[in-house]
Amino acid sequence: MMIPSPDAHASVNGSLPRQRRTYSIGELARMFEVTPRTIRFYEQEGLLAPERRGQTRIYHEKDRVRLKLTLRGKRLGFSLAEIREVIEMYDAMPDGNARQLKRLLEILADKRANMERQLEDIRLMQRELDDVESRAREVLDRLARQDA
Amino acid sequence: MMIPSPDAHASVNGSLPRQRRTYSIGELARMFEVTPRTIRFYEQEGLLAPERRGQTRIYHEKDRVRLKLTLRGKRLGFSLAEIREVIEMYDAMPDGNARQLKRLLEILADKRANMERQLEDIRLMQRELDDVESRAREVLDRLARQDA
DNA sequence: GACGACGTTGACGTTAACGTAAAGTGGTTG
DNA sequence: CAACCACTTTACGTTAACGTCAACGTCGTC
Repeated sequence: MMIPSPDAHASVNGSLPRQRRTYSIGELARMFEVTPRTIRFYEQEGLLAPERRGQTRIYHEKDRVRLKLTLRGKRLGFSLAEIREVIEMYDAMPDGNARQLKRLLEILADKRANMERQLEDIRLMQRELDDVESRAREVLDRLARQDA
Repeated sequence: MMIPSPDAHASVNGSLPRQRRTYSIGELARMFEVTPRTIRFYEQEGLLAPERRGQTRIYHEKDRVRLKLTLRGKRLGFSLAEIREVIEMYDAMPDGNARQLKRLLEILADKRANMERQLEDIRLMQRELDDVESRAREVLDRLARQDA
């Protein structure tokens, strides 16, 4: 029998359990509850660019953060293409020309507007849920009293 | 020439412009900026069930509200199947049995949790946007001063 | 009575975001 | 060394949510 150990391919720095620097694809997949396939797909789509040690991919903090942001973006309904656009512009920022930067600001304003609408949608949806729930509880109460 | 008038198939109750009761598919489509195809698809998926006058569909307030809720749900990342599930349960509520109602409450709690996570995601995303934006503005400023 | 705008069904096409299967590599473990 | 993972690439399959096109009916209008 074996003590459940980290992946064979994971960085092995047993003396420094905090401050881990690298991750295997499987580790990352479990951390974010996605499949390795998904992570490779994101790379193929230009959202990640992990280091390579031979054949295998090595993910650093930067990659982990990117994946986190990507998944957050997805939960908010952004397409991978949109997310990539922002990432690319962000990376190109230091030496970006004015036109590129202004375009980036435009995109950001757009996303921001999207966020605002989503906030409103959520508020409205929460009211709907409240409403439906209270009605459901009413009916349940009636049923309970009928039984009694 | 013609004064832009409502659809030929729209309900014609010229003397009561407020309190309109019915809509054509085209009207609804324009109101919500979707195509008629989309609306027919939603019907096919069990999200709408408009009245029929002969061949053509007649939409009432109830249908309009459903469409509105459906689109809102979509913006929040729900699948049409999920939305339909809630709608069906809601319709079946008055004479629903206890098991069904409890299931409905479960689903609602689930949606609620989803909303909460989305709220958090939005907050985080907004901070990211703030961050990226301020960096972009910095770079732009530097460029401007260089030119001067 | 032809025309154009709007409506209908039916069928096939498309895109995004992965899933899945096959076939191979490389390290460790009993 | 054989078995067993975890990882790799390649390629084809799948699902949701419509788009698109054809072929047709039905108004109101010129």
